[in-house]
Amino acid sequence: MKKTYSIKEVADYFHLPISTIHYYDKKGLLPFVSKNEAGYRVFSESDFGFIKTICCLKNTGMPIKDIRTYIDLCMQGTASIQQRRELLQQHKKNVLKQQQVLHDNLKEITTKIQRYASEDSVNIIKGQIKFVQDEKKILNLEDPFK
Amino acid sequence: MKKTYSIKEVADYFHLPISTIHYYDKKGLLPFVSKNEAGYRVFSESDFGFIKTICCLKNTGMPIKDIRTYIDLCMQGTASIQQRRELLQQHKKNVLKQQQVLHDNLKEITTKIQRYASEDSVNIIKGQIKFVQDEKKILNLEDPFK
DNA sequence: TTAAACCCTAAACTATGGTTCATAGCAAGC
DNA sequence: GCTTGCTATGAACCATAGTTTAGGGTTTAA
Repeated sequence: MKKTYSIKEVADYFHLPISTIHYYDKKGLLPFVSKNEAGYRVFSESDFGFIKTICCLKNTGMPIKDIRTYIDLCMQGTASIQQRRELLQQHKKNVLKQQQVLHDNLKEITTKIQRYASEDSVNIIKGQIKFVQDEKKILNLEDPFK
Repeated sequence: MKKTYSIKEVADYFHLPISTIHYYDKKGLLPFVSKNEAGYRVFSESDFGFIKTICCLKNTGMPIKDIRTYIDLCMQGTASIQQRRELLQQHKKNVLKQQQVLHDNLKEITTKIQRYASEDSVNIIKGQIKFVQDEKKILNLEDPFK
């Protein structure tokens, strides 16, 4: 027997506050959700699929506006397949760029941590401070290390 | 001969608007930057190192407040090495989590793109739509595909 | 049958990370 | 000396993504 779900069940499942689901609905992200006679939202299994996609796009940094565009395309049926593909391909490029940025900057962070964790961290940092102080002195600028 | 740099030169170098540098300064991220008699900010080479770090933390999603904490620790000299390491180690965990999230969701996006790009995309999508429509019908809910 | 738990909307509010504007002081070239 | 361009500050403004509040219906279980 097919079941329906309340907003609370959906919220718990996706670890989203109910208020966020309200917000997404207001922003047009949930046009597929029905309401009962009392005006309560009624979610079906297939709605979970859509919402999972919404979370996927949100988790990869797509703005609400663009998610809405994608969902709107989905509701237009097969005619929008091409556009959906283009939208996701562009988004995939963005995600790959994000990965690159994270990767590159993670290296720097790791390097710094290693410096701080090294045996000789105090001397390394002292050296850095001295470098800054010498440079500032030569340029007649304030010593930022008081 | 050591050189100094104007805010515009720094902005161009880091691809940041001048207004953002003002904003960062106001938020306490640039305590190491001096000013000349006219009140103009004067940047030295070593300031570029600090700003590079700020960008690195910003690019990996660290909030301004936490970047400020880190910079403040840096200005305290060698006494704060332990705290700096802990702060960066925690941040590194966050970055790794972000990478995980991007990785997992990218897989889903790629799958969808492949579906849309497939020979048989129209039939696949038709099948999905039919599944939704059947389910909604059984549950006596509106058909979201008009 | 009534309290507790749940759901609704609209509107106001919040947080974050800036950007823009108004006003004005400095600097460089002609 | 004057215009153009760079810089400064403070305050107002903006976009994004929600969260909270107020006021009011609904459902359920004892």
